[in-house]
Amino acid sequence: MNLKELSHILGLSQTTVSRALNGYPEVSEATRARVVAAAETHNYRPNPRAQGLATGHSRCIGHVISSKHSVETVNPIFGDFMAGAGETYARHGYEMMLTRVDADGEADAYRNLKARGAVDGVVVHAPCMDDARLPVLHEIDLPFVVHGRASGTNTPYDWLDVNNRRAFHDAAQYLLDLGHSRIALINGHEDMDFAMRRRTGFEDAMRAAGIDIAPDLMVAGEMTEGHGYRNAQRMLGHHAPPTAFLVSSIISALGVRRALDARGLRVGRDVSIATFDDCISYLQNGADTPVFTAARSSVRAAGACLAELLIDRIQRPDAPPATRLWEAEFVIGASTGPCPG
Amino acid sequence: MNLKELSHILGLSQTTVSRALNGYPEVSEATRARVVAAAETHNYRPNPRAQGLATGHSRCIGHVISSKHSVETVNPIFGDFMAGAGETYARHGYEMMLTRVDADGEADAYRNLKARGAVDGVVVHAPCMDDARLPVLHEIDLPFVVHGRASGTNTPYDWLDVNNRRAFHDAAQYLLDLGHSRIALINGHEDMDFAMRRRTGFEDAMRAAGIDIAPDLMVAGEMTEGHGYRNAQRMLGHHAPPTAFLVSSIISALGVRRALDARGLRVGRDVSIATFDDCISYLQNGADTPVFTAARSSVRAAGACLAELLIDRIQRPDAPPATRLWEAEFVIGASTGPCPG
DNA sequence: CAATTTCCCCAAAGCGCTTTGGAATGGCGA
DNA sequence: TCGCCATTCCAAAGCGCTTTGGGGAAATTG
Repeated sequence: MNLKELSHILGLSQTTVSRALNGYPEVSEATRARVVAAAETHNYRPNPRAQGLATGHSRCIGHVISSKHSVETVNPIFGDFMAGAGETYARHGYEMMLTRVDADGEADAYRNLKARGAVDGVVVHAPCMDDARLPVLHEIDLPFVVHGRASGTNTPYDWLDVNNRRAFHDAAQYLLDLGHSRIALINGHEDMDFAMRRRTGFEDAMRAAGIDIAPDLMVAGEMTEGHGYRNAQRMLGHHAPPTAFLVSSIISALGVRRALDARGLRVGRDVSIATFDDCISYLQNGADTPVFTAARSSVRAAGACLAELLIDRIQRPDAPPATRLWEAEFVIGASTGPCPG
Repeated sequence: MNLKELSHILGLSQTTVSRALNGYPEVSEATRARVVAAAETHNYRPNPRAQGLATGHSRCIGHVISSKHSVETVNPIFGDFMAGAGETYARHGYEMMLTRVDADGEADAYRNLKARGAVDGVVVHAPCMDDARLPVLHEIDLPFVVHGRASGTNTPYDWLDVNNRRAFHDAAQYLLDLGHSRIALINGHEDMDFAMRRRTGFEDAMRAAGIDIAPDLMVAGEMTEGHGYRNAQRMLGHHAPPTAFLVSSIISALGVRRALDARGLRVGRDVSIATFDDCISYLQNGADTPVFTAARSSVRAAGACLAELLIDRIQRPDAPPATRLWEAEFVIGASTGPCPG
């Protein structure tokens, strides 16, 4: 069923039917009702490609997923982020389109999406410092929002970020207050902006407490379970092992816990763990009695909010830049305790 | 830059340029080369909507993600599946489009996609018994492939599945051979086909060994970490607690491990855990020395293969149905040991 | 040499929608 | 009765591509 057929059935022109369906004022309410009813009974759906051709936009949002750090590893927060964003998109009548590219292929992917008019806007994931993608997006004039921030970029843009510096500062402070001084940092790749900010927060707290951080108690890498396990194992083998871990992801925190178990160390008594918790749906950190002491912020909510920001941006390209800085919620769980000894 | 402009620059007709670019034989190799070069230098990309309008297909694959069992929970294997599928799509020049719908909205979503001609085919996730989606897809004649199988459906269709029955039979057998008899099953939602098959495999092995399964040692639910933890905790409180757990997901297995830790039980010595392992990228189960004894099968590879099957189906709608039954690889890790006592 | 055949190329008609620029129709006051 | 607005609708021109149905020139054949 297409417009032509429908308008023929109704004995109206395509113009009128189209206008009736799209809420234009040039058509009387009586005919509009008639048209809407007919569209319903005949199960008419406008063809999005034809619509897009005529209007020039696609009602589609792009997400470019790159395998920058590792071809194999998928970001564990990806699913929840998309779930949050997806609902917002759906509510506003947008689709979402995924593109997977190899490392460094992102800029090209954006140019491609733009040249083909495939999407109306994109979400930029995991920005790094002086992120090369933002200038490209500005240059080609493709609306975008950033999940996080990119230090070093001076042209303004829309973003939503968690106050990572403060979150890690406060978490470190909490551990310090418990008497810990040998605190290890297990971070994400530090070319990513948020990881850098977390490290800064950690270092600030340590410095303020007058504590030198042993360089080999700070590590960065892909935030997998294995990353947490291997590095915790290594650090625990030190002559002066850490008494507390500050971890950038609950996934890696699980690995740290495994390393403690393997050495017969009791979490929260012998060694403490604090972590960032993105509220990944299948790894709930107990709402009532949290397993991990954590700075938490829902990545799903972030997805939903960024989607909203992007749609705003698309609809009003000249609006002033929108930014959101969310504070993480600090929850005290069973994984931390006073420094033993 | 569009076709008209490009053909004007070249002094050729749109027809010829289009044909040159799409590899039709009616154009000489000399002009083809000239056209291709010009397209390259002028950064010409055909507009996919116009292309789709003209050809009638979208070069886009749909994935409908429903929140059937829980609005909040995202399937942890989702990211890896999409990564695998996405690469195949990209290689064949397809995009992927996600649609999130509420429970029971899937059939409507498919009708919608079809009516709008938004996608050329879809991947059906998590089929259940007598799955209502398959008849709908047949009826509206939208190409599809199924990740798993749907018992009770008699019309043939394309699918890829792991031999879940055998995987769980063999895993249970392995535990039985170690002397365990009180083995608990922590399964996924049993309205999903694969969960039913796993349960059957488990029950078959137990029955063959002449062992009655205590009903309260079998549980099904959303495969989160908390699901594993809560149920293991409960079961371990029994008067006759299980000495081994057979778990449907490595995520839930993590929860079971946490429950053991909480009770001071040593994994692999006091209590054994065997699990299904989808090879989730951020939760690698140690390639060399696996943490968990597991039946493993890469969900990422499954995504890649299903994408391939779907593209085949789209290109040759009348080809005989393609099916793939993969055997899981059984790996012995540190989480299992002889039954104590 | 004329008659085909082959090789390249083109004009124009869609694909299904939106939107511009009118054109009827009817109600109203003068 | 006529003229003038509003109101309501329509024909037709795109949007950027593919594809049908030729057509002219060069190459081949009898």
